[in-house]
Amino acid sequence: MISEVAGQYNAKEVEGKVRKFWDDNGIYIKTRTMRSGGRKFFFVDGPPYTTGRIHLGTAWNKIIKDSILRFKSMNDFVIKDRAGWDMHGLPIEVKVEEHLGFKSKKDIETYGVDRFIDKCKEFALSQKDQMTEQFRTLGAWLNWEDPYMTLKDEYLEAAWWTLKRANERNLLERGFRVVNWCPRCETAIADAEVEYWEETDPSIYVKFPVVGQENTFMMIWTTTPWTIPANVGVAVHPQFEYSRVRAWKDDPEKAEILIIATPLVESVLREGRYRDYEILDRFGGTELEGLRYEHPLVDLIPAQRDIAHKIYLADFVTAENTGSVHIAPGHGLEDFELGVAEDMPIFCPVGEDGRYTAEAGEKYVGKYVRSANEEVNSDLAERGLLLAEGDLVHRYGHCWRCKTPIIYIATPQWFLKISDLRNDMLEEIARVKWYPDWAGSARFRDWISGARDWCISRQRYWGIPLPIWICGKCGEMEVIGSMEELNARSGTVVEELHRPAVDLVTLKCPCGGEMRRVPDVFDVWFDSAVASWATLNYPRDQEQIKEWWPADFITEGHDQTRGWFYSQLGASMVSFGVAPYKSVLMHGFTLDDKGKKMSKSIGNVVSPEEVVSKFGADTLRFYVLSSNAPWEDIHFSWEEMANTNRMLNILWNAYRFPLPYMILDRFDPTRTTMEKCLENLRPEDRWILSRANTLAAEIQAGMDSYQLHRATRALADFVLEDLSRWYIQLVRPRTWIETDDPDKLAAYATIYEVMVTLAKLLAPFAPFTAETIYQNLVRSTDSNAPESVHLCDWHRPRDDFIDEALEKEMDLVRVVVEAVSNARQKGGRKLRWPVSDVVISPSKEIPDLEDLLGVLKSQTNCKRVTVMNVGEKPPMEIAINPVPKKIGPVFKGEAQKVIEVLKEADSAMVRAGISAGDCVVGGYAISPDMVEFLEKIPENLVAAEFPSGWVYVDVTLTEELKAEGYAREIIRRVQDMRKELDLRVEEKIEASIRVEDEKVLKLVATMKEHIASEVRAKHLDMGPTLDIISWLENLEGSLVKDWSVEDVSMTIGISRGQ
RNA sequence: GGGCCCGUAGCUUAGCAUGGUUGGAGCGCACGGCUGAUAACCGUGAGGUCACGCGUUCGAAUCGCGUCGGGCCCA
Repeated sequence: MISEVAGQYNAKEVEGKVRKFWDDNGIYIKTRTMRSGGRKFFFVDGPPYTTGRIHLGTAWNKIIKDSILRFKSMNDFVIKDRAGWDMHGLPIEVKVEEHLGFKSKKDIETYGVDRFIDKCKEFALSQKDQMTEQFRTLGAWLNWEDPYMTLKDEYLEAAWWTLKRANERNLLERGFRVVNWCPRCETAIADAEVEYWEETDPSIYVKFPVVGQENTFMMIWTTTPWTIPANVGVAVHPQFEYSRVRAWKDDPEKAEILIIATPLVESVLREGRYRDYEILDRFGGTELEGLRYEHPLVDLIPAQRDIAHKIYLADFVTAENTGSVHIAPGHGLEDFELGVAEDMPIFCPVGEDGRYTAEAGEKYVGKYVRSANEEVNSDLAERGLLLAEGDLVHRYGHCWRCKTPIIYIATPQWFLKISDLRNDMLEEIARVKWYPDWAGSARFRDWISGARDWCISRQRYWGIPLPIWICGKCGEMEVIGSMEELNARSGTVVEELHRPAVDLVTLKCPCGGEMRRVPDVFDVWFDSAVASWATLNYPRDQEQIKEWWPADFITEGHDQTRGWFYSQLGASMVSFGVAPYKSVLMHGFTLDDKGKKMSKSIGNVVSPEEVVSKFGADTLRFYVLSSNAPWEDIHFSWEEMANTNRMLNILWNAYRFPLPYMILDRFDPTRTTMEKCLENLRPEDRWILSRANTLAAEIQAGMDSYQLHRATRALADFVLEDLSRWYIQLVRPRTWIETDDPDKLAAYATIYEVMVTLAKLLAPFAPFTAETIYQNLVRSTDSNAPESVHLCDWHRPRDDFIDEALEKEMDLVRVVVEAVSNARQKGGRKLRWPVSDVVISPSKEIPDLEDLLGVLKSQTNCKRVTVMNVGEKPPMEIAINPVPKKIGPVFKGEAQKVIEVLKEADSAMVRAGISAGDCVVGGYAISPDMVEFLEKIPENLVAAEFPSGWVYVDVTLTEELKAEGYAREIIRRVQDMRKELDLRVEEKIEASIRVEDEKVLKLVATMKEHIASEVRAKHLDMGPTLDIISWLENLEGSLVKDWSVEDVSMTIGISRGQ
């Protein structure tokens, strides 16, 4: 049996019950197993990093995924949906270090790498568990029982296998490169891990003495004085013009000769506070090539003595500062590239801890570079080589985890030669379907076009160890692809593949030497890069990949363009030579209501838990899905969240409204089926059925193009506009019919059909609410029905129910009803009071309203509706408007009188006279130009416009209409009192009504039976005195109230029938 | 500094690829109405430099260029 539902929508209660129902009955597993014969849909979850707390963006991400997967499942797809967790890397190391109070890598070594790794693992696993709970609260259905985890041995093997493939394909390379380096974490960090913000740094102009030209200097500028000790060259632009300038301060005799880009001469000299100057000569940058200079601190840094310092040409030089760039190939990316191309020595006298090494000379050794800036500056100044010194605020990179300013140093690292694959990648992504299109065709394309080799090594602990072993004797290298291979090759058995266990494994080199693993671990981005095959347990499991790979669909935020979309593509190109996904939906970010990014420091962060506790998961889900196109950023708004909640509440009210009547009438949907009621459907029933099926088609279309906002907005519109605002209003009187009327049953069957359909359409988006409705309406009446709405098939639009013409007609009815309501308001006639006539006067062709005249009449509360032909109007009154300008000159002094007379005259007669050419009014001969005739709407009519015409409402009250009006006023008040007494819908009452006004009493008396039946009164008495009520006063369960109805006072008394 | 995206009422937004009669909604506000969905529901009204500027065009929210603001990414 269907149960009655009391009270407003209570998300907490609904969701709690549903979650328990799902858990107790294993509904999720059933959805995934029941479709085993269906088409395959391989979804790869972009693994969130195990931070312990989800935020609104990750919530949105999983909600999108869940809605799509639920939809796909209902459409008979068998789905692969392992949830994923990204669990390695520096963020967790840093957290554990903080927890243990560590300051540097040495602390870790002292503590013990094995213990440290255990802590990291423990930490990651507990964070994962916490987050799983949070995602589950949202109703996100992924395979949480068996997620892929980047810290599992089988996962590590997927990464190992991939690297082995890279090596086989000659795409793995060891190289000395300049990398972003965190001197605290003592590791290379990826470009993506560099966070930029403003930092104040020194800004210095330095004079490099030119060899063999006395008192002549190359001018350079830098914000990193600490890199000067590593300087080996200067770059100038081949197309710029440079000047040799003779400049002096006080004494022209003590002038110096400086080489500066011509347009920058004045600004540089201003920096150096020179008083005057003369230009000696000008020349192109190419003429400077090869010019030699002396390192400014050569006396302090012995290693610099053996380096030949020269001028080089480079296109990256900009016309800023001095127009010449100081080149330290050990400390800059461009510097390094130029250095390699020009065969400069790659001099990097800075260690991994960010301190100068012995190569920097006795004075600097052991000093932390960023703190050495001042010392370098003063050393330059002492030698008279510091032209100017100041401060500059600019954006500088920092380690994303520990916030330490990064430095660039040249170190040996391992690289994947992605740049070799650039063109193949471009070809592959063109084959991928992108939503929106520009995510692939513009954004991702641009990114790949600039693809550089990928530095995959990190000098850390908590990560996938690089499976590279190198012979200490001959330098031979070997890449191991799996645990099994390692055991076989080494003759030992490793317990797990993490450090430090794997570090202890040595291999025998064919040369007889011992091979040891390189100490590095993988860049954590490499972990998730192999997710699409690691989630299938490849290479351990050789079967699944054949069945499923590549992924049918992935979706992540737009930051993943250069992140996971890219890393996966790169790894897949290396391994398989094709893209690992067929379609990608790029979604946006969740920003605050002003469009600013949510951040702890601004204090504008909204957490998913907060939203769920206020409004529930379904509201959050529906909100994030409907508020924007998925690829746009959400400007989070509490107001809109409340609005979405309101929509669900209205849906809830619409759902529960008919239940008491259905229960009362023992409505059984398995017996009174839709098909049996077809003949008794009213046009409005056919209309709502048509709308529901049109809606199903709209949602389908939205989902097919991943326009989740279109799907959900169509749903909300249907609920608010069609169902609540319209159909429920139309159907109400029918639920009040007492007998077993086929018309009532047709209404029940229709509501039932619509609500069940709606539950299915809602299931992917608001799964809890949909389930609740479904359980009550379907499962409680039909034990053969699928156990859960999520086990149902998607509702295919029924063509036999869709009637476009009828939908158009109803659209018209609704705008006409609106217009009538507008007219009533103008005419001061409220809806309870019937009107005799509504006239529709279209200004263009409109649909035939024949079918829906009944609806129109009931909703406008009128007795008769007349539809006129296009352009036709009800007869208008004609008003005369005298034209003084014409009357004056003819009648002079009598003009005023003529005007008066005309105003009083019968307009029809005047008009007849004018058209007959002989018009005399009050003795005055009136010519046609003296009067204008204006159309005037008759007093009894009120007009209002609708988009294709006008409606005219006759608001004249007759005795019959008044009687009906008063009757409705009384009925409404009695109903109000029934409610106050908390009577059940079907309970009978005794009622007495005292109406003092004799005239009104007479009118109302004519409606006595009607009133009695509407309020379910066994007896109804009416009269002018209080006697009629008094017997009720002391009766138990009675209520007596005074009312004023349109200024007529009444007393109404009711009591429970005996 | 570069690439991509976004900027429409107080708030959230439709319309923009195929330019064309007064730019639609919802929330909020004011007024009114309905009511056995009742702490719900409906109507009317006020509220818009379509971020700004220039251009293309008979005509621009819509197309182009530039500026400003926001987001992601890069330097």
